[in-house]
Amino acid sequence: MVTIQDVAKAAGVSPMTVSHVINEHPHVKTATRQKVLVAISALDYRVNIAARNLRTGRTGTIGLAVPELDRPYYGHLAALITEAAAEHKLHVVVEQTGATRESELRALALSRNRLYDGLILATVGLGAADSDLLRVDHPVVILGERIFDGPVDHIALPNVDGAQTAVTHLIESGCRRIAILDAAAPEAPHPDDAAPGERAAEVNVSTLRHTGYRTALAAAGIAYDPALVTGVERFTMRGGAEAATRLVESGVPFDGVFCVTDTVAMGALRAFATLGIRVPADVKVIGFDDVPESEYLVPSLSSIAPDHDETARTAVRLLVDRIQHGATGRPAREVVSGYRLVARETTAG
Amino acid sequence: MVTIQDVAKAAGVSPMTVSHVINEHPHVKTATRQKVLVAISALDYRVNIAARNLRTGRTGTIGLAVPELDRPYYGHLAALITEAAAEHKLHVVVEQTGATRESELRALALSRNRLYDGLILATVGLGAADSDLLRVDHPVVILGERIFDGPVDHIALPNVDGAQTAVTHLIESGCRRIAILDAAAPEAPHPDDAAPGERAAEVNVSTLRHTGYRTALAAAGIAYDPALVTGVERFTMRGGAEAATRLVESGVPFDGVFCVTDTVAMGALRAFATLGIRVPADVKVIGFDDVPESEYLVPSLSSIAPDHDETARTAVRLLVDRIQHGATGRPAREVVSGYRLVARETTAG
DNA sequence: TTGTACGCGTTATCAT
DNA sequence: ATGATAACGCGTACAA
Repeated sequence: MVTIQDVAKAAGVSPMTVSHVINEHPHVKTATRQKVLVAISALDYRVNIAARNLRTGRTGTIGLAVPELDRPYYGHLAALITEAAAEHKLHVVVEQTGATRESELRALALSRNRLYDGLILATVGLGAADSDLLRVDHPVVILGERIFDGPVDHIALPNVDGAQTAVTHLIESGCRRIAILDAAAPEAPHPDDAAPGERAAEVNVSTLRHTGYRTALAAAGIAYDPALVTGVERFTMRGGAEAATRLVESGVPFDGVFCVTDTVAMGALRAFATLGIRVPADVKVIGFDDVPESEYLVPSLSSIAPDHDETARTAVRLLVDRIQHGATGRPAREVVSGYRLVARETTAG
Repeated sequence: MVTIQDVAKAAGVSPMTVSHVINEHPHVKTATRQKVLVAISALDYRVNIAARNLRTGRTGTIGLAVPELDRPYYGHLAALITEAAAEHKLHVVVEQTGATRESELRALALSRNRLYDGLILATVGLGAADSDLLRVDHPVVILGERIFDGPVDHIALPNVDGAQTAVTHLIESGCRRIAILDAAAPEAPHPDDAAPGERAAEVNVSTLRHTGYRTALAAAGIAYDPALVTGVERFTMRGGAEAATRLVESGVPFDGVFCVTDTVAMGALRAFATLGIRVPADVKVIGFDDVPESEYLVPSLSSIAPDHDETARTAVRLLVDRIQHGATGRPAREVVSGYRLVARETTAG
């Protein structure tokens, strides 16, 4: 391996001068710089990043940990964050955690994080109960559901409001018996029914969106019917298709479905097509996330579109701030990203 | 920052002993190990990965560079490679290159690569003309189109054969006027029309699949009609929708479409739906890649399914081999992954 | 079984 | 404008 010393020797200068050239420090005579550059390319020298990182304590790289890379939502997010980070001259590398609480905590605690100036953790498994575990001493921004009063910076999706808007849209489109496809067990309690202590442990994407669902029904004077709640094993297309099939086979009449994510909705749409249920004629469907695919489905999928672009930019901005001003100085901030309803064919009149 | 020395002091041992404990070396008395472990957790010590990497010259991590993370194909690939690498106890981090030849070369040459024991580069922009640039001294495996006699290990997709199989399937399904949606300019020449020298520079996913298309037509005695060739600006859903729309508006009659990727096909399906063209009744459609979404579309998309799982495993295996036995020792190997035709609703009788 | 000494390749500090 | 020296934190060889 060719080192900076080899280059220095070849160019007849000191390693320090080579370093100056590499890092584009101003005070190097042009002639010297040339000599060094020639030596560098002659020897095909590459800086050793590990050594540089060790010395500087910085890497210029931030990590993005997502539960699963093969879900459109996270792929889209990764692309946007990569762009946003580039504006701060930061590299992004993405890791897959695996969608369990344990694996997310592992990602958080991993010593690998030393290789990143900061970490953006997209989480599905973590809840308010994990607050203590989130107390880490390096810059971290959590992206996901709402963890109130968490110890780290946090960007929440507009889960409750968004879900409420989605379901209200179904109601305004004429639906009265609205099913919901969301996380299977444990049965999500309505906040009003649970003690504060219990509730805390239950806060996740699914329960929050479930809350929005109930709120919308209540506001419209529609009774909540547990028979319309169908559990989805995993938030995948397959999970959505299976849940939708179970819903239909249960025989419970329904004229609208709110799906906890667009990916689940894609599965549900497929199942309805297979079962001969027409969308939107027989049943209207709406999802959440507005992944790029939704616009191109047939029928195109109505959805709640969080402002992904703003979310990505904010996440990077918060992280950069922590990187520059210390991970533990200021109190944690929480931001809820904006959203809008995107009405498409699956909820058309 | 708490170092290994701090731990040693706290535990009343030498840094060496702490190191042994961390790396689970056998010859440490249980009592000593306990003391050390207590000190580690008391001080919340984490090893400094940068220092370890510098010292060992290994990172236990491989990089995966993909053109765009928000395309289902690459998300899926990333997930599979992450799994395959885990079996070799290797971590995977994913980077987005940006889908241009320059950015892919940059990813290849990047000094960041020193942080990886090896790199898997999924490429779309590189061609045989870049052979020289691919001569790098660290372990690399290229994933993508076929670059004959390249200097690095290389896993090719079954582009020509797969495309031929797809188009033959359309023909057997009754299609006679089969359009193709593939890369826009430059006009892809049929191999027979081009001098060998020219051809070399033109080898990419699109031209290879185009070749398979022409081969299938020729085998069936169907004349090649340039009017049926429609250029796609980018291999995205939008690109597919726009190209399909142009095709329809051109007025050229057609009864089948071969799309260069499933993502392009998704866009085309959407455009046909908007234009009132029924699939498969009026037009049959087939894609390439068999992304997870294809199975769930309405109508579900027929496709050529490369053996993604095997591809991922092979890529990792080749890379691990290079890591263990040197990047430049043996000659480069080329593997073409297997595939199968998946006939679904878009080509149903 | 544990400790000492040193090197990995780079950059910061300070001096020249 | 350039260079000498000393870290950065860890792991390995070897000694004790």
